[in-house]
This record gives sequence, C-alpha cells and structure tokens, in this order.
Amino acid sequence: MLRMGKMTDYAIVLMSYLATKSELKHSAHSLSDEVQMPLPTVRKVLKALSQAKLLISERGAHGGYSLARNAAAISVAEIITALEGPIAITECVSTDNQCDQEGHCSIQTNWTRINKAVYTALDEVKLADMLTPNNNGVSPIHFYPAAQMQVATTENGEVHG
Amino acid sequence: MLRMGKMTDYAIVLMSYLATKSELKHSAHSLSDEVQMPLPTVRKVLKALSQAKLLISERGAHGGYSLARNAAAISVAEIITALEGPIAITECVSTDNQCDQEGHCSIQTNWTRINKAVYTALDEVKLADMLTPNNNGVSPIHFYPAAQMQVATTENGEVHG
DNA sequence: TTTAATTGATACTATAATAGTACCAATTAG
DNA sequence: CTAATTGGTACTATTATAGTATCAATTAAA
Repeated sequence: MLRMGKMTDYAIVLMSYLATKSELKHSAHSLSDEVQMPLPTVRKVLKALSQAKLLISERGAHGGYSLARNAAAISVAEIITALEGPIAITECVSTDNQCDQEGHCSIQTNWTRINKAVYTALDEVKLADMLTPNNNGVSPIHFYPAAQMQVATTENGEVHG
Repeated sequence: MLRMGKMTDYAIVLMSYLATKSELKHSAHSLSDEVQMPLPTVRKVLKALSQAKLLISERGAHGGYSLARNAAAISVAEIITALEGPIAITECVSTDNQCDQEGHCSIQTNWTRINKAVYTALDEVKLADMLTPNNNGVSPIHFYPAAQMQVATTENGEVHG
C-alpha cells in the first residue's frame, strides 16, 4: 500500500492547525485538546517536527510551539521526512546497509530516479495548499481525530475525547 | 520512510529476471534456484503477480510462469500495485473505512492529488527500463538475493542458498 | 488410469515495525 | 522556589509483514 505512518498523518493535521493560528504559541497540552489527539502522541509528533526545524519551540512556563516558516514555504515532503526519515520507497538507496554485493547495484540508478520523482511530487504540495483544498474555496480542513486510537489517556490518567 | 515491502522488492527482481528470458516458461522451483530466493516466498510473489495478470501461469506438469506482456508495457506502478494494493500514501483515500465524519474530508482532495502524482511517477518507469539502468549500457541487473532472509528452507526441509 | 510436477489457496507462526505510554531531566516565567 | 512547559529516553502493546506449512486442483506423460 506504500503508505505513510499514522504519526505522519497526525503531523499533517497538527501542522495544518498551527498554520491557521500561526501568530500564537501553542502548548502540547492545548493542541491535544484542540485537535483531539492523546497528549503523549502529540508530544512525540511535535518533538519530531521541531527537531526537523519545521516548528519553533520555547521551553518553560508559557512556552509552546509555532510554525518556523510560513505555511506556503513548508512542503508536505518536509513533514513526511520529519516523521519518517528520507523519502525512499526502497531501502537500499537511503543507506548502504546490505546490497554490498559487488560495489554497486545496477538497479539502484532507477530507484534513485523513482524516489526523486516521488519526492518532487510531495515537495510541490505546500502546507498552505492543504488548507484550501479545492478551487471553490469551500470548507477548509476540519480538526476531528485523525484516526481511531486505542486508549487515549494521558500519563496522569485523564481521559481525552 | 514511506517504503514498500520486501515482497515487492522480490517481485521487481523476479519480473526483471523473467523479462530477460521472456520466451521461456519458468516454474517457481527453477526461479527459486536462479534468483536465490526461498521457494515459498517465490510462490507467494508469483501468485500475486499472476493474479494481477502481469504473469501468465500454466498449471500441471511442464507448467510455469511467463510475462503476460512485453517488458516495455509493464510499469513499476503495476508491479507495486500487484503486491501492495492500490498506491495510496494515506489510507483514507483508498477506501471509506473511517473518516465518515461529515460526509467528506476536505483534506482528501489534496491527498488524491498527491497520490496521483506519486502513481504517475511510478507508472512512467517500465520494467524494461529496470534492465538497462544507465545510458552507458553497462551492467544490467544482477540476480543475487534481493535481501537477507531468515531461514530459507523449502517445505521439504531442503536448504537454499 | 495412475503418477509426478506443477500452480492455487488458505491458514498459521515468528519476527519486525509502529504506535502508544510512562517517566524524569532541563528550562523558564512569575 | 514553584509551576508549566519542552527534551529525551526507555518500555510495552499492538499491528503488519514476512515466512512457512499444507492440501487441493490441474495437467502432461508414462
């Protein structure tokens, strides 16, 4: 199915939400409430996004997260990369883990080309585009739970949802 | 990492091999020997490929598999689809499993666009292209084990590799 | 008609990847 | 000093994938 992970899906939703309120700072806790995802998961995703420098984080009281750049300057490819590492459909391209059979694998050239094409496709779509899906200007993204989660409790036992 | 499964990798290798000897019929057993993959895995992959009508299978003694079409008319996208189902980076596009929140998810339009772009990139690369990787006409694909496998025994206890 | 060689189909098991959770350290405003 | 926050790590449960085993169906040939 060539699919991306759930965390990446959450990341897109969180980034989209932040893009709609880009002036404000948001704590993981408030985002958890507003986007209806369990706090631990939100934290994990936010951490990955700020490590990738897509979000700016501030520690301490009144700290929080905000977009590092304008939503038009952040691509879907970047978000995916932040959560899943380099976009590479096949493994042997990203690192030289195995495939050290005879120095170079001839099939690799083509996979590189394919991976590049996929990356380009994903890089052309910006976060800003995700907010205004079709030309008619109708309903932008809704912030309901991105997917079914199993327990949805915080580390203090509070229940979300 | 947005990666495809190992089985798909095997499928590409098997298809590539068959493309180099497209006149002949090949049994799962002989392919297992020639491409150095465990027989059960080869069978699984070949079954998926023939169900997708990328291979023609003949049962019975002297049966076997051969390409259903010319290698130039089979795309990488088709092979991936045969093994992993419809190419859809995100889940909610392929089927309406969840995401029945308010009839339509506005983010879906963009995902559809993205998925289409990815599909196109993969569909433009044909099996024939995988055999002649670079312009120089140097070494075509080698048929060594596609990846590390764990046991590699047949159902009769014979050991491959 | 029997036998051997083959694909077709299904079900099971082990392994690996992912998701989810918990906890504590570091930082900062008040 | 305290409360609120992010940073980091480690652990566990769940799910997906890979791999295996087994038997049924088909076909050619003896």
